[in-house]
Amino acid sequence: MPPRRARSERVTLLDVAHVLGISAITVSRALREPGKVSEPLRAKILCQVERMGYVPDLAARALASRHNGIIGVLAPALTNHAFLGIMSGIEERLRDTDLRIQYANTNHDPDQEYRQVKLFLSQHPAGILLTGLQDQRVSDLLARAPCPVVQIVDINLMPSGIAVGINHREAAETATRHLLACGYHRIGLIGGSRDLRAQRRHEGYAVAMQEAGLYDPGLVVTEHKQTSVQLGCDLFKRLLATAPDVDAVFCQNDDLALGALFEAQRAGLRVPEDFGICGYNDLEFATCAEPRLTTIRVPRFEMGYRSADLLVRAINDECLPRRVVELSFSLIQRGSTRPIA
Amino acid sequence: MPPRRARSERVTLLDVAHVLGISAITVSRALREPGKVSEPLRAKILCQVERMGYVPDLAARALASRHNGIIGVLAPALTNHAFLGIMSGIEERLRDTDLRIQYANTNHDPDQEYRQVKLFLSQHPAGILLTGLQDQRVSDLLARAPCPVVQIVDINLMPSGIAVGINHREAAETATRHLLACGYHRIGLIGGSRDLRAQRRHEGYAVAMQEAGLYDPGLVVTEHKQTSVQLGCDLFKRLLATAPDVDAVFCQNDDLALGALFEAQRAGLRVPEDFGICGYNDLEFATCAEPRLTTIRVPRFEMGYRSADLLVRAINDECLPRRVVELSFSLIQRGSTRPIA
DNA sequence: CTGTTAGCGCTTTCAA
DNA sequence: TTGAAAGCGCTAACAG
Repeated sequence: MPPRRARSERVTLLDVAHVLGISAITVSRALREPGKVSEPLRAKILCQVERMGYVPDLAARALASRHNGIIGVLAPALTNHAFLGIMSGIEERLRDTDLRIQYANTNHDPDQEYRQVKLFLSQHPAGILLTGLQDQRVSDLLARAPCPVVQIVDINLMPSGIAVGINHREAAETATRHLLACGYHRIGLIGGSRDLRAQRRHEGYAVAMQEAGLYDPGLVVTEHKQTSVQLGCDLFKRLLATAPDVDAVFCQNDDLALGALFEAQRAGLRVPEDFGICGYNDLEFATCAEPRLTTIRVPRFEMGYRSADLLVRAINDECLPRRVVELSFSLIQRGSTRPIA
Repeated sequence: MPPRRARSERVTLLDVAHVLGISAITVSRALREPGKVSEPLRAKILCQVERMGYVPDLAARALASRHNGIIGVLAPALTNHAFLGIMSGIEERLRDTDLRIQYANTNHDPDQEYRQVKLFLSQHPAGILLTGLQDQRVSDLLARAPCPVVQIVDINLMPSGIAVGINHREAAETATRHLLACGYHRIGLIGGSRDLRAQRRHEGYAVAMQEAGLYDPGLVVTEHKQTSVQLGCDLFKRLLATAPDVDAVFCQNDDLALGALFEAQRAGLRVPEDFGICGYNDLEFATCAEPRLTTIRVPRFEMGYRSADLLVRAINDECLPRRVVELSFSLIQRGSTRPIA
């Protein structure tokens, strides 16, 4: 690493201690273990700390105590709308703890995932929370991690460590069966990234269609890209070109569904009369689109909250009642699919 | 901080050095300053490092060298779509450097902003990048920060340090003038949070309307909330109730505009014939909505890239040609406003 | 090019 | 309840 600018004078624990004529460790204890310092002394210390603007040095603390009190959260795409709810849940659970959160982005890239996990680990984190694990090297790294690790995963992956899971395959089956029940027959699938959760959704769709004897690979259009409304438009146009008789579509994410909706409108298709659309995730806008989107709701806030909760318990060395918690999804019927006859 | 689980045996620099019968500092140098170690020795070291699975301890490094090589990025809302482009720009610029990125969320809350900045600072970051600074205490803290700090701000705030800025007021004026030029007269404003950038946009709208002699406070509907499509629906309904003769709306963000569009469709208004909508930010979906959204494009990728670039230069102690870089916006005319006669 | 020494600021352990 | 000593793992500064 190249040289960086010098640090300005930092107020240390020792500085505070000297002024008060006591030892550094007592100041340290006053800050971290209030019970172990007499009340009057503690008040004086706190007051002086405030006056001198002392801020603990986390690097030193981490080096000496083996953890820095930070939870590292790793996500494939921080700006994915679906991550918002998870993030809120995590932050809610950690609000009144002494743990702080830091995020890192993997951009769905296994190499970046590996690098970021190493980066977190090399800072002595209190714990690590990750969504969308992809890389085997990372699993190996985490298996030997010196801190607790919690994953948010697809339940079918049989997570080995502590995890909060969703059954994406079953959810996709439910969505597809719903479209069938609405009377649609030529039901397409459009999807983005081929990550594990997306693959499960694809499987669920295929199972339901095969059961109905209606599966046709020509109805599946995917592209390995971050999902977006724009991608939804593109994939929908391709689907329409490939299979002009398609009469409904299951979209692997609500933003794809919104794109499909716009494109259907441009193509002059009436939704839901001529054409049914079912999304996934129940993102914020699903409830106010015109028509409103039928979709699968995944309890994202709860996923975040529960996973953070498991992590906090593991950090505090509590024994966990269950190491894998499965949460359930639900189908939300709205205006983008026909009422069931 | 409560006790946390013990760390498993960590491989240290000294372990590697012992095995090779050399000193720790040489291993350290081989890793950080390749030029200062002979090639054959360096190869041996790197090989051994790999074999033993040595991972540098960032806490120790930070403590000894005064920075940990991490850029802390602070945002008011990581999951805001508008932040995506900025994030991409930052990551692109930092891709081939030895600097890594970590994000934190302030949730538009000055207290959280203050806490997070302190948290970053207490880890000896190489630099700090922040968007949407709100709190005076934070400014004070950063003025004395031991590392470079770059802000992404509104240009009218006359940023004192290093900054990349946008003139939000002028952008909003441009948007409003465009609606006027399209022949709309009763132009409303809907807006979310009252943060500084939002305030500038409000001002720009007011200036343009006053110039035209058409300003009416009854046409302004805002609510201090994170913007969303849903909020766009709500605010639009309120606007329509307050001022039934409104014939266009300038929305402070594209998600609000999308909500307004949906609600206008539900109200049976034809866009753009009966009603004009102009958004802000040119978010991903603006280009594919039906009709496509007229909006203000802000060079978010470039904002991220340039700000990260300034930061890297400052970290390397280069003198900067300009400490404040102003980037320009542009009006993107699409289908949600009438063609200019 | 390589090594020695001396901390960085904090907390652990043990003692008073 | 308070303190002294030792060191966490690494790198800056200076020698050789």
